Formats: sequence, structure tokens, C-alpha cells
Amino acid sequence: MAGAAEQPGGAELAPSTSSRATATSGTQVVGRVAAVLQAVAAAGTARTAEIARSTGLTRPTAHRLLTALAHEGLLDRDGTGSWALGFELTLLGAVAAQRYPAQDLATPHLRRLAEATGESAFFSARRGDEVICLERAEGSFPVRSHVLHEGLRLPLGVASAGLAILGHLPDEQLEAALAATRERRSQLGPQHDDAHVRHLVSHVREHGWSLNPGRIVEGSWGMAAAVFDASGQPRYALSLTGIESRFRPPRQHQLGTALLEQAHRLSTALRTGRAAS
Amino acid sequence: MAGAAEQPGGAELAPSTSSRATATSGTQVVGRVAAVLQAVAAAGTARTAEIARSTGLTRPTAHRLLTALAHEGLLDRDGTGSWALGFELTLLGAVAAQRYPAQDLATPHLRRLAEATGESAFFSARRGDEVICLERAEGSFPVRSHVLHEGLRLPLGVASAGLAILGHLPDEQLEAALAATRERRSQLGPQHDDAHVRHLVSHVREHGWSLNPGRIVEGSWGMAAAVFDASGQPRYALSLTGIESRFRPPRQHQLGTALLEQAHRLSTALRTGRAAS
DNA sequence: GTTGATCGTCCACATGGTGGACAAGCGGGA
DNA sequence: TCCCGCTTGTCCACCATGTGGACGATCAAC
Repeated sequence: MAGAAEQPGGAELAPSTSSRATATSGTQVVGRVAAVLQAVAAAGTARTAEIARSTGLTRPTAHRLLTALAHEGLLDRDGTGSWALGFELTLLGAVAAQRYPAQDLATPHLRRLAEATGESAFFSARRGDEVICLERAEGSFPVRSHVLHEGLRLPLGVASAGLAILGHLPDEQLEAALAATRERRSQLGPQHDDAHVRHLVSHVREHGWSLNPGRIVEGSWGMAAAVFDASGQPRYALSLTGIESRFRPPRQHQLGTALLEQAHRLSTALRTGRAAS
Repeated sequence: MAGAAEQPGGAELAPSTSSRATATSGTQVVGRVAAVLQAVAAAGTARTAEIARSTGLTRPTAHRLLTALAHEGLLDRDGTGSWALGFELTLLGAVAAQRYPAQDLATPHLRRLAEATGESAFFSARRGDEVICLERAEGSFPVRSHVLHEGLRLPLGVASAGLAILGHLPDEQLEAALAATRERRSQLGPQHDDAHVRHLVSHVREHGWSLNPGRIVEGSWGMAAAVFDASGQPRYALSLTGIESRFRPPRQHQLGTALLEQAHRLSTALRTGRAAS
């Protein structure tokens, strides 16, 4: 219900990729600013036209916003003309992170996961109907998936991290999330329809951890465990990605156990506010 | 030259505290958004009217921006109606911090300083003509100064961190910074005029570290050492604060040495990209 | 040289933001 | 209880501000 914008009449097909329709009230330039920042974050680095496309803005408008944001230090521009998140966001983020100390506490657990399993490990956070990848720790295994990267936003339900979180939500919230992400999921392919997601969610409810059997990129598998914030909500996730052959039983079971253990320790750390040993 | 806005005619006395006049080109709503975010960050938590005052916006306008930003998750609103930085800023900041990994590397050095000296230690960053306090580590000594806190922005030259950075700038940049901060410094009191700042800067150039002998709040002293980024610029600072009696010689000399040592190690870590031992 | 893509900029239009003014809520003091 | 001073949220007429179609410049590839 937090970000549930009312949809007037039928879902009018968006012309391009314009996703957000947060024009609830007041200043909508703010919404565009947020969309631009998120688009740059998700891309890591992007050109003006790419941002215009991914936000649904016209190119002149995107250009004006981008330059204005860069003028404020919220964005940087590298030599080639690509945009990236700026220093000012580091400063604001550092202050904001005090109220949400999750990442600092997560880093050691992430490292431990990567070391123990040899796969690449990720820390992600839920916000609204999306899951944002926040940090990556490389594993030692030389074949690595680069589907996920810091800043990437995916709707709940398409990656293992989002699935793990979905699996710990009560039915009502699960249905709401499915409804809210339905359109975006369908754009990512038929393998993300409700039936498939529900199947993977039931797996989470049975085993505690989630499995993404190559649903985003063929052969790139993922597993995740939900992490609970101080109020007991599944707000974060720890996940592992790698190639199919390393995510089959019985190794699958070992990985699941390792994920659950670190997720549990991290949840405890978040609850007590103190880093675990 | 980065943020040097041209001043039309005489410096028309600002009615309230309106500081920034970044209306160089394009969208100026973006400038207001940035100002609001910075104001909230600096206050930690603030009411609508306070933000309106500190940004120079009218209250309805501030209110609209604040609610719009909260709608995007960039701000939160607690039960009492106060605003604080939101979760979305944590996410954006985490991605942005990858390109500026200073804080992660600074934390252990900060802790070490606080432990070794018993005073509270701070990590700050320069941006434009300001220094922003980013992280605090409490010392063991029971009398602590709370003048500095995370998010606070001060013009270069009024606190020990800014002084340490000023002292490592070439003359030309020093003069530019003095000119750019002159008005704001004068608002903070006559003890921050050019002559006094120059005197403290010369101290930095002689000893390597800076000393703020209670220039912001009487009896609250500070010392700092500059930290250099990968390109060799003095972009950050480590500092200590405490009561006057603990910042006199010969202890002053010990504190300065400790600051310089940690600052040097941190600078090395920033240059090599790897955390020091 | 030609094509095809990007980029940055201009300017008339009207959309969307502005802020003075009003109303409501809250607590303290008499 | 009433009044006062403080806050906050909201309205709406005005016009400043942002918008985006269109143009010209730039660059790389073929």
C-alpha cells in the first residue's frame, strides 16, 4: 500500500519503457529527478539518450535534468560524456545510512559467504515492489555471472533475492506484490508469470531459501535467503549466483544452509544494532 | 571556480539564511531539491518550517518539495512530523560510494584515533567551499563536544577539518576559498575573519595539522589532519575534538602526531585502493 | 563523401510551480 | 473555558518556468 498508485481505468500501454506513474500530487519534477537518479544508479554509467529512454523522458528534458543534477554534484560526467552518480550522493547517503545501518553490518557476512562457497555473493534491499542490488563480493570460482550488479533494480519475484523476500511475506502482501509487479514481470519474459513465481515462492516457504533456476539468463542460477530488519520485516536478502552445475543437489543444500546461517546472523545483528562475531 | 556564482551588483543582504544562488542555468527546481536534501542532512531531523528557513524557501514551497521527496522515498517522516533522510538515499548512496570508497576505508582509522586518544574523532569531506562531517567515533573521555555531528556542513576555514584542508591548498586556491566563504564566515562571528583564518592556515603549513582553539564554541577545541585522495588532492580530513585542557601542549603534539599518522595511512589506502593494516 | 548516430541548444507555448492567504490542530497560560 | 501563539496542511489565481519539437554541430563508421 505504500507505493500503490491508483491506476485510472485500464492500464494504458506505456509507449516506451516509462514505468513509474507517481504523479499522485504536487511537484512532479521531483519524481522525474528521482527516476533519473535511479536510472543512472541502475545503469552504473549511462549516456544521455539511454537515460531518456529508460525514464520515458524526452531527450532535451533528460539532458536538462542531468546537467542540473551534475551542477549540484548529485551526478558526475566522465570524459566520454557518460553520467554516473556524484560525490554529493555519497555524502547524503553516508548520513542517511546512519538510520539504516544494514550495509555496514552486511559486508562481513557477504565476504564470508563468498569465501565459504566460492560463488559471488550479493546483498540486496527491498524498496516498494523492487529489489535493489547493493553490494557484490566476488567468489573464487573463475566462471562468474554478471547479470547482477550494484544499483540494479528488479521487480520482486524475478531474482532469487526478491523471491526469498516474497516467500516470507503474508499472503495478503504477497498478492499485492504480485499484482504490482505483474506488468513489469511480463515484460521480462513468460517465465516470470504468476504461476512460476508462486511455485518458487512455495519452495521458499518450504526450505527457507529461494532458488532461481536460470530464469533471468539461461544457465545463471541464484539462491537467496531473506534478512529481517529490526522490526522483523524481510527487507534485505543475501544471495549467491553462479553456473547451473554448481547449484545442483547436493551442493544446493550446502549453499542453502550457508545462506540461512549468514542471513540469520545478519538479522540478529540488525535487531541488536551490533555487529556479530 | 566550481561553484563560483556571479554576484549581480552589490551583495544584497539575504532576508533570512538563504545561502545558495546556484541559478546558473536550466532547471532550478533541482537546485532547490538539492538544498532541501542538504538542509535535512545537516539538521539530522527537522520540521517543515525549519527547512523553509534554512533554505530560504517559502513554507508552502518547502512543504511541497518535502512531501514530494518523501513520496519518492528520498525523505522519511517520523511520527512527530519531523523529516529525515530516507531509505532511497541509502540505496543511491551505496551505489555512489563505489566510486568514492573513502568512508569505508576511513572507519578503522577513525576508530583507532578515538581509541588511542580518548577524544571523539571525525571523518569529514570537502565539497566545493564546504566541509561535511561524515562519521563520528566516540572517545572514552566522558566530557564530549557535540558541536560537530554527521551531515553538518561548515564553510572551509571555520573548523579544524576545513583548516587542515585549506592549509594544503596552493595560494591561488586558498584565496579563492577565502573569498567564496567570506560572507558565510562573517555570519558565524568576527573570530572567523580572513586574518584569523590565515593565521591558523600558516600554523597548518608549519606543523602539518590544524588547530581550532575554541573558535566555534568556547572551550571546544579541535585538531585535524588532511587526507589526500587518489589524485593527490586534500579532499578529506580526520579530526579530534574535546575540551581545551586536553588540547594544550605537550598533549597537543601527541594528538597531532596521531592525526598525521592515521591521515597518512588513510591517504595511502585511498591511493592504492586497498585497506591498510 | 555520405550515412547514421549521438550530442547540445534554441525558443514559442502552456503547463506546472509559486506563495500569499485562509483554516485547522495543538499546547500552554490565565 | 477562552484566548493566544505556535505550528501544519491546503487552496487557487497568476505568471514564471519547464517543456519538447526542431535545428545545427560533432563524431565514427563505411
